[in-house]
Formats: sequence, C-alpha cells, structure tokens
Amino acid sequence: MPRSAPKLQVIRPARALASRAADPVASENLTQRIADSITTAIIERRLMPGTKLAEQKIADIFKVSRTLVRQALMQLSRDHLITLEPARGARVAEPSVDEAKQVFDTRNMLEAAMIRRAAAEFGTAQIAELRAHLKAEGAAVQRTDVPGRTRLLADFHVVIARMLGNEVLAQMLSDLVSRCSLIALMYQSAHSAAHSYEEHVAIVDALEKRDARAAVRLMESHLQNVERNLRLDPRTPDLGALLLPEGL
Amino acid sequence: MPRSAPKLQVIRPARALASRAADPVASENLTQRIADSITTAIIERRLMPGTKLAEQKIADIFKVSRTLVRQALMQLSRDHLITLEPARGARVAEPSVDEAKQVFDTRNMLEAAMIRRAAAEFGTAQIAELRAHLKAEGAAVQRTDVPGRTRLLADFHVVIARMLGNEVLAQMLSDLVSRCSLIALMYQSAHSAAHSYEEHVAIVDALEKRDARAAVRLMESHLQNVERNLRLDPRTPDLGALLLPEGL
DNA sequence: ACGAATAAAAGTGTATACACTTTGAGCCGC
DNA sequence: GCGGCTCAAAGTGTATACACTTTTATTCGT
Repeated sequence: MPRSAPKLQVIRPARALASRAADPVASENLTQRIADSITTAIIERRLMPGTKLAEQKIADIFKVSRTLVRQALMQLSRDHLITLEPARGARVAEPSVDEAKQVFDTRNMLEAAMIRRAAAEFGTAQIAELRAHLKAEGAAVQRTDVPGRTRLLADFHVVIARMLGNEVLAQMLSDLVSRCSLIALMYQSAHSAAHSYEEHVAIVDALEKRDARAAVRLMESHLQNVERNLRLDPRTPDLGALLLPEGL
Repeated sequence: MPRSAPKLQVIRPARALASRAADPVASENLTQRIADSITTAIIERRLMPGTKLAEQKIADIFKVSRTLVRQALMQLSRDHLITLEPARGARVAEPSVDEAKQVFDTRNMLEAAMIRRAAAEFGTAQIAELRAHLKAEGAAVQRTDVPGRTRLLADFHVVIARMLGNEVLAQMLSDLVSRCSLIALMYQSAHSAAHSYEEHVAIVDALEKRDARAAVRLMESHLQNVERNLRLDPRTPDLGALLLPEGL
C-alpha cells in the first residue's frame, strides 16, 4: 500500500449502539470489530477448525494494517478460539477431547452454583425476562435459523449470570460457552437444538417455583446431555470406518 | 533510538526452565517477560493501584520498542490487572468494591465445587503434594517473607485445581486469585497470613479424611474470612476520619 | 495574582519497514 | 524417477514513523 492519506481519524458519529454483539460490523473499535467478525465466523462454522489465519490476508480483507489484525488475533488466542504458534501464525483452534471435558466440567461447577443462587434470588421480573429469552430461542429453533439459535441457546446461560448482577461470572461463563460452541462444532453434535430449548424451559420452570434443588438437577443433566451427545468417547477411533467411508 | 544492529535473534540457550513463574526474568518470551514483571510488581505492591504506565517509559526500561510493551499491556488488561482507556493509556487497576464482591462470589462458586471433587478424588499422593505445599507456606509465613507467602497462599488454590487435572479450571482460578491479590492490597487486609495458613491446613486435613462436606464448609468459611477482613463495607466512608487523620 | 487561551511536550493509535523464519517448488545427483 | 538441497515466496516478529490526542506549561487579559 502506498503512503496512506493523512490520518483524519473518524469522529464517532454518535449513533445508537447497534444490537449488542449480534452484528460484528457494529463496533466502533476496529480491533474489536475484527475479533468479533472472526469469532462469529468460527461459531457459525464458516471457518473450520485448523484453518490458517494469515495476518496479511485478514488485513487486506478489513483494509487495515497487520498491527490491528495481530491485536485481534492475540485476543482470540486468549479466548482459546484460535491457537498461535511462534513464527507459524494463527489457526482456528482444534480443542482436544481432554480440553472439551475440562470445559464441560468447569461449566458444570459454575453453572450448578449459579442456578442455585438464581433459584433463591430471582423474582417475577427476572423470570419474565428469561421467558422472553426463551420465546426468542423457540422462534429461532422453529424457523431453523441456525446461527441465531446457536447464539441464543448459548446466551441463555450467560444471561442468567448477568441477571445475577455478577459481571465477572458472566464473562467467565461467556468464555466457556464460546469454547463449547467450538467444541460442539468439532465433535459434530447430534444433539437437537429443540431438545436444548425444552431443557431451558424446564430450568426456568424450576426457577419460577423457586425449587433450587430441581433447577440444579435440571441444569446438570442439561449440560450432561449436551456433552453426551458429542463424540468424545475415549475409545480409539475406528480408523477403518474413517478411511473407508461407506461410499468407497 | 538509532537503527538497531541487524537482528541476530537469540538462539534459545536450552537452559533449564527456571522456577515456574516465580522469577519474572526467567521467560524466554519478551512480551511475556514484561507482562510478568509488571504483574509481580503489582502483586508485590511496588506498583500501587492507579499508577500510570506509560508505554515509552516501560519500553525504555526493558530496552524494547513500544510494540512489545503494548502487547504486554493488552494482556494485563485482559487479566484485569490494569485498565486501558482509549488515548489515555494504562493504569494499574483500582477494582471497585462491587467488582471485589463479584470476584469473591465467583471464587466461592468455583472453589466449593472444586474442593468437593478433590475430597472425592484425591489419594495419598495428592495429599502428600498438598502437605509439601503447606510446608512451604508455613515456612514463608514464619520468616515473614511477604512476597513469597503471598504467592504461596494464592497458589494453594490453583494447585488444587491443577491436581484435579483440569487446566481450564486452574487458569480461571488463577485469574480470580490474581485479582484477589490486587483487591486485598487495595482494601488493606488486616487478615493475617498465619490465619490463612491455618485454614489451608484444616482444609487439607478434611481432604485427607475424604470428608467432602467439611472440606467445602472450611473452604467457604476460609474465603469468607478473607473477604470479611477487607474493608468492603458499603457504608459511606467516614470522610472526616479520612481527611483529618489522628496526626492533625 | 488568577483563570482562560494557547502553545509545547508527552503520549497513544496505526501504518509501514525490514530482519528473520517457515514453506514450498524446482533442481540435482543418484 | 526419488529423496534431499537450494533458493524464492510468503509469513511472522519487532522497530520505527508519523498523525492525532491529552496533558502540561506559559502567556495574556483582567
């Protein structure tokens, strides 16, 4: 690129903040925008695990210098969505079975405690908010809006954390949930979105009845179901079947 | 700085990895080394909350370009040890009371679940390892090695996570524990290190007896004690006492 | 002498330059 | 032909340049 025209930094046009995080192009921060774009591309399966992410190519796409792309990539690497190897660059992460189990395990610990507290603390206002979220989930499932429902189903968990007023917890959970999405997509889940939706409804029902015990039980079995429906079995992979699919 | 001599990148001298994370100068990665140095400086109270961290000054100190310093600062900001304000630079974080409570709350959720699992899973080997850690803690407390004991007391919690074989959990906990150190140092804890040590011993005793119930109870009260000994009371600060200390 | 206006200094944000590393394609000896 | 060598192309790592912003110091009017 030839010397760019004098900088003329954009004055923030004071527009309304667009729908939080759903639209990657809405951010006013360039680095963040790049990171968000890549994140959603990964979550929505447009970038498959293992894909090389070359800095210059991304920079060209976004029409920025490598500097900003590097920043974005380092952020993503800390989110475990990509891996950075020194001098070898970035690739979309390929979480191992072991890592997957740890992520699910940790989620379980956090979310069981969280849902117990929610059962104790949530009033009608909170329940109403959750019902609204569930409605959106149900609609997305109905019209088979895959990216939308993926996001909504994941957000359900983060929303609960945020409603507890604990932003620290919400951020941690958000990290874990993103990683789960990547894992789910690597280990091709057969788990139907409809099933998850039903389970979310059951959880909110328990919260409404302030039945902490049931809520915890339902959340734990929900997470177990999601995990069980991944192909995480430690049995040695059936190489024969892998190398000679039925077509051959 | 004038054009530096041709690069001559250092070939890694294949030395033994120095004591993990204790020595900030031990890293072979420059960015990481800078981040570690700043981290320990914060934790050991050499850099007080609110201190400005100007990129060029740090760059001069480490004899590197701002590029690397910026990378380090961005990492630290994601660890919540510093805050980055656009165009205003970096400062050592000053966690609010609210944030402090959220951090403690989240720790509680994670660590209660963790210690319950440890009680179920740990065998004699793991207990022995914990005893060894406690011994080091006790020694550091004895000889009033403040930085050492701070690190060891914090590591206790992370070590348990790591011994469960859950690196994901260990990293999350490590983040939370670092933030707690910063919080403790802002809200001047009167809590004696000796007291924490005793509580750690009691927890390991419960683990050894495989008494999950007791272990959880002890861990929860331990965390509560640490938190209670901070000055986090939401009562309006006594401005009079603050502005007119006894000396005046 | 005080506060507002202003100019200089310090600092941050982004692009670019360039050394070094990895990758990969062609080439050579066998 | 085939494995290894060589060299160019692509890519990463770090330093630096420079526009823009914030902070600080100075000057001026009252």
